[in-house]
Amino acid sequence: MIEPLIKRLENFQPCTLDERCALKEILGPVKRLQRGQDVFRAYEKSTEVNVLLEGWATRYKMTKDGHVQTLAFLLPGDLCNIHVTLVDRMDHSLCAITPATFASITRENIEKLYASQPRLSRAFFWSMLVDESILREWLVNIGSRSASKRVAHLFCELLTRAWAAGLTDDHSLPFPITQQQLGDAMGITSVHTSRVLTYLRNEGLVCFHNHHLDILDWARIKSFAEFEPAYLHLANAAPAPAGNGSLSQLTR
Amino acid sequence: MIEPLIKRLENFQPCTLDERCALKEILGPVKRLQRGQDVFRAYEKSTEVNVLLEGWATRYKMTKDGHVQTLAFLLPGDLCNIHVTLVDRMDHSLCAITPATFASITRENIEKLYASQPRLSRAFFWSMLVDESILREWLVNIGSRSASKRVAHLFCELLTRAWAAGLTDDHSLPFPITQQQLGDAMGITSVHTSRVLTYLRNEGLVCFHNHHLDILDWARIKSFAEFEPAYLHLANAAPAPAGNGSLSQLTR
DNA sequence: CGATCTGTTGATGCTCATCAAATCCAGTGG
DNA sequence: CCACTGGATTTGATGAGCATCAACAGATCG
Repeated sequence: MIEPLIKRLENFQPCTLDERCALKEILGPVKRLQRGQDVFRAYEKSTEVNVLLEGWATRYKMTKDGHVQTLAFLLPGDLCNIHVTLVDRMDHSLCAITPATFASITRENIEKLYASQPRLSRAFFWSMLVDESILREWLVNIGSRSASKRVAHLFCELLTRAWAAGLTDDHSLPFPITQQQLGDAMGITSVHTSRVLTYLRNEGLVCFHNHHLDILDWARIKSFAEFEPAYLHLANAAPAPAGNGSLSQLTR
Repeated sequence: MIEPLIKRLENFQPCTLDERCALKEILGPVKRLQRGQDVFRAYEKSTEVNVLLEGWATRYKMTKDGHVQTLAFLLPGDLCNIHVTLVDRMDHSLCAITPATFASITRENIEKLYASQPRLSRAFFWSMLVDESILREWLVNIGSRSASKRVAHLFCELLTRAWAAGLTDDHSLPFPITQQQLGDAMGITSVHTSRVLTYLRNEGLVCFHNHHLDILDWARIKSFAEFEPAYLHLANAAPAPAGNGSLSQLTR
């Protein structure tokens, strides 16, 4: 049941059997959330660490005028808020965008883990660094690329991460994100998102069918979006998707 | 000489005498850089941790077409790259934008510190979390605010941080950032940056004189920019600037 | 089977980019 | 001290990209 987390951490280093047990022990009860429910909200006291096990989630902030800015999309295995041990209040919110399950780890158990499992601590720390690195790339994306390139770049990132998370092994991935949510993440309106997607479809780069996104031309969308996956720090990742992709195309 | 770093860490928790000594011991030789020189570059092997002691620096990424996206402005006391211990290559660059001095800490010494000084480790960890939090707010800024509000928001952030870093105790701060660099950070051109600054001046919100930025109306620029300093996590910070500001205005 | 959420398309206007030229300013050297 | 130089800033004119408003078409679901 904690496989997604282990799979995630193993992008940094392999987990020993002992470490798997340690993780299993500290993992608290599993929460099930509906689509649209918040896991935690900005300004709330932070309590425990959450781990996304199934489904998708978004990290977001809301401005006073009600505008939502999405800060990250979370896939199974992602840690939602390792911050908890050091910061007393959340500065952002987290929302399930599909039916999702989360495991929680209490502060005490996290502290125990830090004390007794140095290798796992490093893996958690690494996960935080990757989150930060992704944030930096999103800033580049929104700050300096056109809307269509932004969206294409996000698609490249999501495919690469979905693949690392074991959600897919080809160029298709489940895609539960609405155009409104996509716009909130890319800093554009849902209307313009629709036009951008039409453009990407007409260009033969992607297509959509029953809530899946298909990347039709991996090489071309990568170069169109200037996607360089180094920032995902997935060095220890496994073989490439089948089809027209290759390992070097995906991870270099 | 390491006072800026201590001042920075004390925004999280006070440093004991023992901890000050520990810091002093591990701090390596001081580097002096000219304006425009890089401290480290993207794709380079990461070697040691750098701490900015004097001057200003920018964290940035460059896209293939040569466009620069600034990811952060660093003030004295800021840690440049705590990442180093876990990531083998940098995914971004760091550049001095004034003559600046940096101290370096070797990987081994950082590891030693983590092992022997749990409280300092937490402070370093906290510093990383704040960097990440600032990145999130920048994403909101660029993704969902107009150019003039973006710039105003940045000014609010810089004043608050400059004050926490002990660079000023009123509503003025040294301002070595060119309009080009400001534009690179805000995702706008230098031409438009110039127009935005003219607007903010005409509105009576700010003024510039001999490389200093004066915030003329703190309450109004704060509300104009929707600035909410909670994300800087400066809870343990000291009294407010003099003039028309008050603690609650600055830190709430 | 209406109700509601999501996606598509068109018309119009604002924000900001782009190109270009002029001005200002700090430094440098005669 | 003044002329020169290269960077930084300002201003104007024009156009591209995206927002906004509005209407409609499909989905999805109780």
